[in-house]
Amino acid sequence: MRVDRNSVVPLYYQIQQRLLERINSGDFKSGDPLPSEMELSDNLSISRMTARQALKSLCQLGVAYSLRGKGTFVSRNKLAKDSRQLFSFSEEMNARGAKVQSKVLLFRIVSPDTEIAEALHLEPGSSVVQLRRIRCADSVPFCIETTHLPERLVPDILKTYDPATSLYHTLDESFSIHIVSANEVAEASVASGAESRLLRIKPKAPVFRFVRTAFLDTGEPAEFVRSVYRGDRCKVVSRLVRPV
Amino acid sequence: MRVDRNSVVPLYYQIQQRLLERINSGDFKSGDPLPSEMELSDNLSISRMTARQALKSLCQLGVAYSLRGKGTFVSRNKLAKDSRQLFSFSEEMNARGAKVQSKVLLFRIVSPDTEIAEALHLEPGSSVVQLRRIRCADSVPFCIETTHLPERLVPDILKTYDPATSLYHTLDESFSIHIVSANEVAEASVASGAESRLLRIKPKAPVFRFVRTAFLDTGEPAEFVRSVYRGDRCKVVSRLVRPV
DNA sequence: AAGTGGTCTAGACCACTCG
DNA sequence: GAGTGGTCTAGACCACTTG
Repeated sequence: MRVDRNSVVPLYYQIQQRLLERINSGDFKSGDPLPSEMELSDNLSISRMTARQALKSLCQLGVAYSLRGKGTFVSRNKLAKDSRQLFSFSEEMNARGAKVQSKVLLFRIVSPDTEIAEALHLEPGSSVVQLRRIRCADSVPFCIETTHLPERLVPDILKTYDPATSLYHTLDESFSIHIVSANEVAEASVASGAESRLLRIKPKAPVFRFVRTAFLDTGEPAEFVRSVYRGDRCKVVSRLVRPV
Repeated sequence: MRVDRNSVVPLYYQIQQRLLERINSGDFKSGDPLPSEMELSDNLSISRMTARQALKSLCQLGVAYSLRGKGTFVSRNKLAKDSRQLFSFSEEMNARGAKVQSKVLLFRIVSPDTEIAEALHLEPGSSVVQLRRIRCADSVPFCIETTHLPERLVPDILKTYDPATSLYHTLDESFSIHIVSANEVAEASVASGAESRLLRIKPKAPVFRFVRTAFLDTGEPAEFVRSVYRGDRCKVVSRLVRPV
């Protein structure tokens, strides 16, 4: 391992990156000790504080942990990275290498119910575009997703959008609608008869019900989604931080 | 502001705590600049690196943020924006004004199963303290919670801790164990016969199953919890952020 | 006793912001 | 130009773990 002292990249960051590469390449495995502070500072001819900063930064990323008197070790949890981020179903499944198929059940303009109208801050009388799909990954049904968009944000979407493709991609590209955040509420429930048929599970099998409101960078609500996920195919992973 | 140089409490931690108190008391408000590194080091007669460590620790907690050339400021959102917050059951219910009661089912030292041993990075042969409780809010049972702590972190806890009280509070006060983050996986499921009796719900009623591993600021895992929450009394609220 | 990380010092140079 | 945080050095003492 070497560092470039003429680089504008900070030394501690170079070391962090080298160690990350070696962890990802399997050079260091889960539970393995990383080089100690002294080892790094001797081998790389840097001060101990700089070596220490590199190792601490790995701890803050959740990639490693330190034990006084023992050393610094590679974490066994690789999960740490996917602290909950906002992905669409297509994006999430593509990232896992699964092939996404969608069966469109509804794609139409409707009057919103009061929960939707409130969540999307709609004027009385406004309409929404409603899109209900069964989402499958590798031919296995995962969820029934019903999304609602204020009609004024997506004029003519019924004519221009192919509802079997990624909605978020189309919103980005065709409508310049860039969703940046969302609030989501999950409930534990059981499948109704109709849901169980669509998801090919038993009636009263466990499911998650999600209600999500998604926002633009202006804070304006732009999407309201209700979805039902099979409980046997889906887990909700969260990264929690302790408030002070 | 003063520091106690004879205390066993680290200087940077004393300063962090004093600043936290002043933030919570409204002495520093959202967006206000905190004392600069030089200001702290001059006023308290400490080195700049120690002052810096105190301020950085506040940034890591999400309470403050630093801007090069400008200063260190109190965060506008005290809530960590992109994550849910980590609360113990007692804290969460007290915050809602509910009265917490706990019925202790188990409080003992056991050998961990392999999932626990791996999650807590335990040496072979190490023991854990196991605490299983039914947690009630206003006399209504909410969940069955089984927590595991490495025995070496909490010596004599069986003698010193009243298991009907807040565990996190005791970890903080009696053992200087400061939990700062956690990974959590939630599943949708249905109650077993035994669970339904303890939670006073019907068998096969919907429940959440949580598995949580909690960490110290060193990245060291310190707690492993399995819990079952009534589906009719509990929702999981998340704030999601779209990656860039 | 040797090695580890945790804390602390007293300096240094840099890039950045602002008046 | 004065003040800020970002990085870095070369020491130091400590508590802890392991052989």
